[in-house]
Amino acid sequence: MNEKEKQLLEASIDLFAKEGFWNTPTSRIAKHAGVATGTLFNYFESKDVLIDAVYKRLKQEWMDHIMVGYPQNGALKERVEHIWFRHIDWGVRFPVRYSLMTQLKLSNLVSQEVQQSQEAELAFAYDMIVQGIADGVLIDMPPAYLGQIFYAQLEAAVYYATENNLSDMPLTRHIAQGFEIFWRGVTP
Amino acid sequence: MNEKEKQLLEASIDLFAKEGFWNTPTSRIAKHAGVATGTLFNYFESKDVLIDAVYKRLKQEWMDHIMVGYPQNGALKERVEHIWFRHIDWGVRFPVRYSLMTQLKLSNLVSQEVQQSQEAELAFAYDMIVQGIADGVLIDMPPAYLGQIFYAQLEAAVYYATENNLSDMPLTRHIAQGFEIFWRGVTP
Amino acid sequence: MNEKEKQLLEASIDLFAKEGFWNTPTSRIAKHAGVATGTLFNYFESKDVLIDAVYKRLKQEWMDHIMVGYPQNGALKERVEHIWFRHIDWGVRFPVRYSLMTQLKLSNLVSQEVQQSQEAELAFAYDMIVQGIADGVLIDMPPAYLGQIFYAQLEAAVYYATENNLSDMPLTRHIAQGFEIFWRGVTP
Amino acid sequence: MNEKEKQLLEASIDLFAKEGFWNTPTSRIAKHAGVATGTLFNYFESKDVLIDAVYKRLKQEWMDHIMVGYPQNGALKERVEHIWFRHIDWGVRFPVRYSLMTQLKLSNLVSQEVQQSQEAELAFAYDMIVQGIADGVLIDMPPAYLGQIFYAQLEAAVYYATENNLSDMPLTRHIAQGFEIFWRGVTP
DNA sequence: TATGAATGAGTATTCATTCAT
DNA sequence: GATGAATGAATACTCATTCAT
Repeated sequence: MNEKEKQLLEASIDLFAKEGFWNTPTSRIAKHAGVATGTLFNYFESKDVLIDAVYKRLKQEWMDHIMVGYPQNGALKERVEHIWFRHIDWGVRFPVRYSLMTQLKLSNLVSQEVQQSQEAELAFAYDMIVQGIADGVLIDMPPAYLGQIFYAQLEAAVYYATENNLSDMPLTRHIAQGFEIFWRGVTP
Repeated sequence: MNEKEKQLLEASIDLFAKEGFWNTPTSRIAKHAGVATGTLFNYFESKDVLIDAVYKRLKQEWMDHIMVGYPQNGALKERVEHIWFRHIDWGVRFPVRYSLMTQLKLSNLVSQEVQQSQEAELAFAYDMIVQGIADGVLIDMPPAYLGQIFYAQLEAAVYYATENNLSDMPLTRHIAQGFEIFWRGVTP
Repeated sequence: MNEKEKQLLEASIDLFAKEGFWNTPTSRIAKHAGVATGTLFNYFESKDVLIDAVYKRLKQEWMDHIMVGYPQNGALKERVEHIWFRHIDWGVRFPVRYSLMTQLKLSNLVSQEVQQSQEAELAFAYDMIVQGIADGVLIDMPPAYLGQIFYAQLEAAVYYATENNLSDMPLTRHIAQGFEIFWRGVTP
Repeated sequence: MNEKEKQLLEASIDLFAKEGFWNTPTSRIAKHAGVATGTLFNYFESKDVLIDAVYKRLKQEWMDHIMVGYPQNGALKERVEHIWFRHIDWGVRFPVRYSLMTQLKLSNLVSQEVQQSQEAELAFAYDMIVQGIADGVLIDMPPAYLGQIFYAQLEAAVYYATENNLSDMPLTRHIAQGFEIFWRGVTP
């Protein structure tokens, strides 16, 4: 990726998070990135496309962070626990990016197209759940719903941790307890 | 409340949900409500104030709906189950209003002032959790976090139900199962 | 004149002076006068007409003040001196009204019609000058110009007195000196 | 100064003079200047700033015109006479600009800031008066008042000349006579 | 006559996007 | 590619005036 393109994305993340999407003119993004206003449109056809790109970048970073050390062949619980931990870790380390990603997901500013392509990358999670149910490790319920619950509890965990500025031991305990609650709920 | 005021709020809900806040000019709201552009500002000082009013109205409707038949003197589980049921019921019956309320809550378009005054009304829920923990009915954890988890799972439940157009029996089962998962997680 | 009409004029003077013509909505004038917005238009066809009326009222008050004790049969110098004194007296006593009248005169907000009708009342001054020149008491110059100079010096005198908050003795001396300068200039 | 900026100022002068400040929308100024509405705001942050700029430009032109051939080392009377002549010359040659500058000065539309910075440039005139009094050439009176009288008589002279469309000889005589009246009044 | 809610044309200002250099 | 001045449609809000009660 071109250096200027990266700068523009970084500037967008910075300003979107600070001021919101609608209070951040493209001209300010360009200036903050150290390029001319026109230059932005050499890299991103429109503001909408830029927003899509920001979303894709954040989602990618998140995915990459989650996948570090993923125990591909571990037991189901192990794998789920890994995602649980890495997700919260990312959310707590990069609260700005995390919050921006969350906003974007709910904002319908991201094009249908990009939204769906990102969801496709989560197919493996869906399969994992299906398998877990088949194996009797997870209770019998719609996999999509279970996924939803999983994600909802993760969000609650990150929100609480960020809001209360947890760190180190309290954070570790919080993560473990949150997972315990989740796991107890979805296993027979 | 004045008839025109109601029309304006209803038009706002309609259009905000359909098009988003930033794609809905006040002029279109007024026209949709069948009044002149200036009239809107006779009732709401500014667009921001209008948004606040929409939020308050939705929150009130939600609260009213939840409180119908609330078993003030029932056991903890009974009370929580009631809220669980009524919340999902509202979300499924009024998906537009539900989604709008959710968006608004996360959007920071609602003034600090209104946001807080609304949160105050939920104090009773917080007290309920604290009591539950003291009584040993709920596991020992930060009440705020438990509240967060509760709400997160409710959102997941509504989202799944709405997305999949559940009704009648499947819906009843879904609600019951969702509550079961939650309850198993947070009780010893 | 109706009581309400008077209140409206008074309110207009008050607010116009404080905020300017363009920053004073008719609705605020009405409220300040203690009547409904619509009532204003029962007395004054439009805002323009109201402004005309304000101007006429101020001009009338000014005229009345000047004419108190006017030495109809005195010598020219005596009569001019009288006007000199009474004008400054009015300007210093009612600075708000004075400043408003001055603004209005230069603003072209007053209709041509009213402007002219007011000037007509000053015909006597013009005649006085003509007579003075004919009698050789005043130097030979266009009477209109001489009138202009007279008024210009009066304005300078009021402006200086108001700006420097003169009172009593200093004011008396200032008035006398100003007149002296004027008189020395226009007499042979 | 940029070409477009000049056009915008010229258009503003034109329209402000013809229609007044409040009857001249920025959009009409832009169109009259042959640029897009947005362009105006590339050069002037707001309408207020534009008005300030118009005032500064007029004041500068006036100053420049007055200072042409100023007899820096001439006698007091000579210097005052020069200003007298050049001021009236400017007023008669550019009646639109003259009237606009006058309106602006009294309108409190010009920012405090600009108003004061312009007055500072007139300090030399004040010093001149003080010196004249000290030397016994001018009568002993408050210098500020004398300055006021000077300016007031100049305004009267320009007003009369413009109103009566004086030119050439009559104008020359008018200027000379006006100065004579002034000078006779303020010298011992 | 008095009222004040309703009206809607009018206005300053913003900002995504273009394009000549 | 890079630039940034120019563009003009879009938008929140105001306020003189009307008119049904």
